[in-house]
Order: sequence, then C-alpha cells, then structure tokens
Amino acid sequence: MPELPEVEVLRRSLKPRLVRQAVERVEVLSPGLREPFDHRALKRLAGRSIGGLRRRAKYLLIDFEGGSTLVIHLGMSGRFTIVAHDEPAAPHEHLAFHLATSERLRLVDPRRFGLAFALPTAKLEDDRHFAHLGVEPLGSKLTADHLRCLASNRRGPIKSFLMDARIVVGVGNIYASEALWRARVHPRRSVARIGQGTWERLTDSVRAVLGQAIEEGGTTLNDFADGEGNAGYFQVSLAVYGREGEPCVRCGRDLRRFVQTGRSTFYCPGCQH
DNA sequence: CGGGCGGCCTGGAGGC
DNA sequence: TGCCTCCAGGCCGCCC
Repeated sequence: MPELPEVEVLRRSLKPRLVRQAVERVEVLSPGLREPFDHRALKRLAGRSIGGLRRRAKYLLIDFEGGSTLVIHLGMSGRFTIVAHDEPAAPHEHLAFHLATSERLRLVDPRRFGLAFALPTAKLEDDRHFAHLGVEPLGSKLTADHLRCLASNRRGPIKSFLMDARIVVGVGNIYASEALWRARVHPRRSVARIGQGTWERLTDSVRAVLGQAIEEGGTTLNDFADGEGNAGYFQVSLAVYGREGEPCVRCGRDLRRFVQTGRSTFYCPGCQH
C-alpha cells in the first residue's frame, strides 16, 4: 500500500511517540520478510533510545542513539503501529519493539514483501538498498531539467520512467497515474517525445499530488494506517486511480484502465495526450 | 544495455 | 456455503 506519502505520514505520526523513547526489548517473531531477519543485529537495538525518524524513498529510518539505524519498508501490506503492551499478538506480527512506556511498536505484514534490518547509521548510504536510488521528489533536486537529462538516453513510456526509483523515488502505481492525469500526459507517451514545458508540468504535478496526499493522511484503499492505526483519506481525492468507467472530473469522458508493464494504469482518454 | 515480465506472498472480492 | 480465479499500493532478478 505505501508509496512515499504513506511512509511520510507514518513517520510524522510516529515521531512524537518515539523520539527519546527507549526500546527495552526486541522480539523477533518470524524468520523474516522479503529477506531473512538478521536476528542479532535487530536484538542489539534493545536498551537503546531513539534519536530521530527519517525517510528515504519508501524506507522509514529510525535512528538510535549510539549510531544504529533501524530500516523499515512496508512492502505492499505492512503496518507499523504502536499498540498497548498487553495487546495480543496479531496474525503476521513479525517484529515487536517493547517501549519503556509499556507500549509496543509492531510490524505486521501478511504478504511479507516488506523489509526490516538494522545497520550502523554511517553505512546507510552505501547499503545496497539505497545506493542506486534517485532524487527525492519533494526535495530541490527534482527539476524539469533533471528529468529531461535522465530521459535523453532512454526510451519507453513516461509512466515507467516516473516509477523508476533510479530516476526519482517514492512514486508508485497510484501516484504515477494521478500525477500524469494532473499533467495531462498520456501514460504511454514516450519520454523521448516530451518537451520542456511538459517536463515542468510533470515535476509540478508529482510534487503537488504527493504533497496533497501527505496532507490528507495518505491513501487507504485497503489497509494503510499511520503509526496510531488511523486511516488516510486521500482516496476520496483520487482523480483516476481505481475509477475506470467513471467520468473525468475535468472533461467528462469515461476514465479507462489498461495494463502497463504488469500494473494497472488509469487515465482519461479525453484530456491526457 | 535497458525495458518487460514473472515471481515472491496472503487475503479479499466476485463469479458460479 | 464453498471453491475457484483474479487482483492488490513494491521490488528484484532474469531474460530478450
């Protein structure tokens, strides 16, 4: 479920609850997720305090005092929430961080596409999960010129380009469709056929849609929740995603869906070219 | 070399 | 009610 806005909403909700809190005990309840857990590295976080929470791409980074970082990725179905200490273990609860406040921070992930690992904070940038990542879409490095340069040696459809984490991070299947609709660009349009003005519209649209989604608490289609278990409400603001057959709010034509590189793409045939 | 596709998992929805 | 198929917000690696 989580693209950049959902991870950012999660970060903001957890931050006041976790900063300066001590993790008293770490429970590892399963062998792992997409990758096996490094049991010992996770257990070494016990007894330390949390210094801060950051986000890089769709990864949540929890920095511990003493120079360790816990990296959490929610995959498709992950939830990372604070519950009462005596809350019974949930199905598919994989990790539990017991806090000094007699609460626990737990990672639940039925499909196990997520990820959790700990490493020295100083080694984060060189880690294989981060080394290849492109620019943050809400930072100053995402510009029309930057995208145009990276597109110059490539072909292929703009939607795949926007979802390529080597180019720009955090844009997944929902927000790619939404940003393209806002920019009035057809998802199949080749990156080779996009001019400067359109790159400007695309960068503006990506920023705008991600920013608004954060403000509205993320998109909860099925099971996204912030750190306190609250659903988001950006799903009511979605213009095209999941709305096949509904009229476009901008031009009135019926919205369409097709499969592009194995994923559903939604667009308006009337106003995206 | 870059882009496309299958595979990884479980569960919910919908058809019959 | 039950069984089957399809589909899902991410990502990696293999293949052409």
